[in-house]
Amino acid sequence: MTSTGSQRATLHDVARAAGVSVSTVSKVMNGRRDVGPEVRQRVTDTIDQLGYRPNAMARGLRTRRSDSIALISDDLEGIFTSSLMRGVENAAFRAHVSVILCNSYGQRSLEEMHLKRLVDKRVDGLIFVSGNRVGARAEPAAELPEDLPRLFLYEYSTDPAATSILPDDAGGAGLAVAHLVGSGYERIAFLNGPEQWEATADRLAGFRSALQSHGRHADDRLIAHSDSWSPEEAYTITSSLIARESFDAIFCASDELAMGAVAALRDAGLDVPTDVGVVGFDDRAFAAHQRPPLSTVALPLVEMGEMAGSMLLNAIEGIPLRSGTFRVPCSLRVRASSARPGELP
Amino acid sequence: MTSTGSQRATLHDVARAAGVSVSTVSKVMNGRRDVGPEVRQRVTDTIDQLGYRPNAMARGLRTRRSDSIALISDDLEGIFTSSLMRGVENAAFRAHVSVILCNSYGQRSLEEMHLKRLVDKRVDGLIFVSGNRVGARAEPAAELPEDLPRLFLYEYSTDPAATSILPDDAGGAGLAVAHLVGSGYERIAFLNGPEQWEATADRLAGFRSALQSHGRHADDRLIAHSDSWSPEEAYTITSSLIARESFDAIFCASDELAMGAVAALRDAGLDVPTDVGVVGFDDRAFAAHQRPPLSTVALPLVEMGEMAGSMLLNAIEGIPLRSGTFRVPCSLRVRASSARPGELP
DNA sequence: ACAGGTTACGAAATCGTTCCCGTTCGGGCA
DNA sequence: TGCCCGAACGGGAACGATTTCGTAACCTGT
Repeated sequence: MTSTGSQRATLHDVARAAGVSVSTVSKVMNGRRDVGPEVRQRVTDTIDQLGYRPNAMARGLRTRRSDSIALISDDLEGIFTSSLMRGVENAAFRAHVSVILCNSYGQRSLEEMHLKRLVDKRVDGLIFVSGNRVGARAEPAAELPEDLPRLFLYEYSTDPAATSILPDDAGGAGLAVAHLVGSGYERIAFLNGPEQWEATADRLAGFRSALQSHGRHADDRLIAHSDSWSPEEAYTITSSLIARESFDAIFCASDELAMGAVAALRDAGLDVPTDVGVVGFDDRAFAAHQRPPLSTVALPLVEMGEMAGSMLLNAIEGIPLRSGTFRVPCSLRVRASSARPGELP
Repeated sequence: MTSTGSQRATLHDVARAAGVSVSTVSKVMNGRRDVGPEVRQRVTDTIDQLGYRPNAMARGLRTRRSDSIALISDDLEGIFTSSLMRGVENAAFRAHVSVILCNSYGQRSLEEMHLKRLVDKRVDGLIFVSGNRVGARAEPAAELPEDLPRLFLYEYSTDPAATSILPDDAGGAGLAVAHLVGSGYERIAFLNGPEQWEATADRLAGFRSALQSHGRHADDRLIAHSDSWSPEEAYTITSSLIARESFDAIFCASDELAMGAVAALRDAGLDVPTDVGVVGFDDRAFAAHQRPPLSTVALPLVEMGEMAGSMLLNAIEGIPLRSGTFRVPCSLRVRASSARPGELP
């Protein structure tokens, strides 16, 4: 039952009502062994009789902890941001920590204002998330307390002392190659994305090494790259690739590129997946609704967020944050675009 | 310059360093008129000499305010959620208030746990956001302090005392109709969405009344509705509509439906926009990249979020929250799919 | 010179916890 | 019996701000 009074009950109120001291109630609340069973019972009874709930600000003032972390995003509306956020929120929720959301629009000045306020609020940790924005970043800002744990989520940092969490792009490309090889495709082309994205180099490397580990050599003539992520450019490039080379599968560094590639193949009279198998990357929402439904490498966004959250929370508990980049494995979503008929069991 | 000490400076430190009392420093920080110019100067000097920043928890303990609001979402990854969030964050940032993010997954129990913690944290207000989820909701939960301001963002509430913010769906439909009529289209069809969505009734009503206000009558045979938002179903329905009726424009209650409609028209040998003009709804990211680029009614998501934020913040400042539903006007994005050749100036 | 009114500043209570100690009490043990 | 020790509980000082109120000092007009 809730309290009858208009004001919320405090520790003092509970103490008086239970006929004990404030310290004792506090001990009960924090589960200390320092209090006898019958007193403990009486206190817990009056606690939920008065509907007592601790005041987090008073507690935080004393303990110098706010039980909250901040998520600072360059772009709240970025396509990957919300899933990353969900992961972080999950981890934080489990640990009874709340997440403060900040949008910096990629502007240093806004970020600094946010950081100032966050420090004032005594947040226990910081996560910087960009969601694969192009371009690295240096240390976020000065003025941050030395011991305030922080890490980078889907964001490349030049600082070797920083901790950052990234998808295993190379491994993801490997999954795609393994799948295509296993499905019986012989000559696999690769349509990569713009070079200024950090991920593209990794995906290319993963593509190459996976081919080699399957006993094939990567034919450079089958490797193309687009200067943008647009399906239109992918269409153009794929069309000329079709005219120039022969291949029976194409792995694209994004689902958008794959869309363009599929369109080009269709317009060239080639059937997907019978003539050419196609695998994309990212597992965007539309991938499943393409025709044919697009096989793709799914980014472990929620897992990355959860990992970031729990690593940060561990750091807050005292386990030091290991620096370096942590790669979270991607997974493969096999759909019709890479399902060669007759290859199914 | 920042402080040399390892610990952050407190009000007390500043007071001692400036040779004044704690109260005086506090007054300077809060811009009270109660302090003389030369003392004020000395205090401000030592403040930024020591790099003093107020402790938000101590302040909040005293003032009973946390300068933070909570955003409780049913679905963080919902297609509209991130833009709504951005709007809220904008408004909050301007007011020096931070936003706590909560994901309830639409589960009552999780929501209640969040609310408990938020009340403990003494958040100053609550925004419940669903992003056009189907189905209304009653009062969020008991146990919330009476005077804690709250409102519903893109969420329908059955409670007449509640405050909710919604897009002006009817008006948006009106914009589409006015545009199509103004572009010279004669017989305008309407492809509506599933009936259990609250918005669909409004969009239909807006469609009807707009037609009437342009001196046309809504032909019921030209009004169809799909049981899902899928382009596939839209394709089917549009195809049969083409076979059954004649029309030279079709307004669709979502961009996905419009995608299906465009595909059906094309497969029927009809050109968009020459033979049939198409206008969608929502202004999803892909709308601009369709061929032809899709005209659509844009939802005022960021504005809705900003409105929610500033209304809530006003409520926190004491201006009472007016109950009822507030409709934020949509806007029209005219693109090629509704540009009849020869109608341009 | 004196009543009355500003102005500028400080003392101290308060917000609601946590946590370090101190005290009391009862029992085990030589 | 005397001594020591652990268990159980309370006192009270922080934590770092805000805010009320008190009080000097100074002005102002007659």
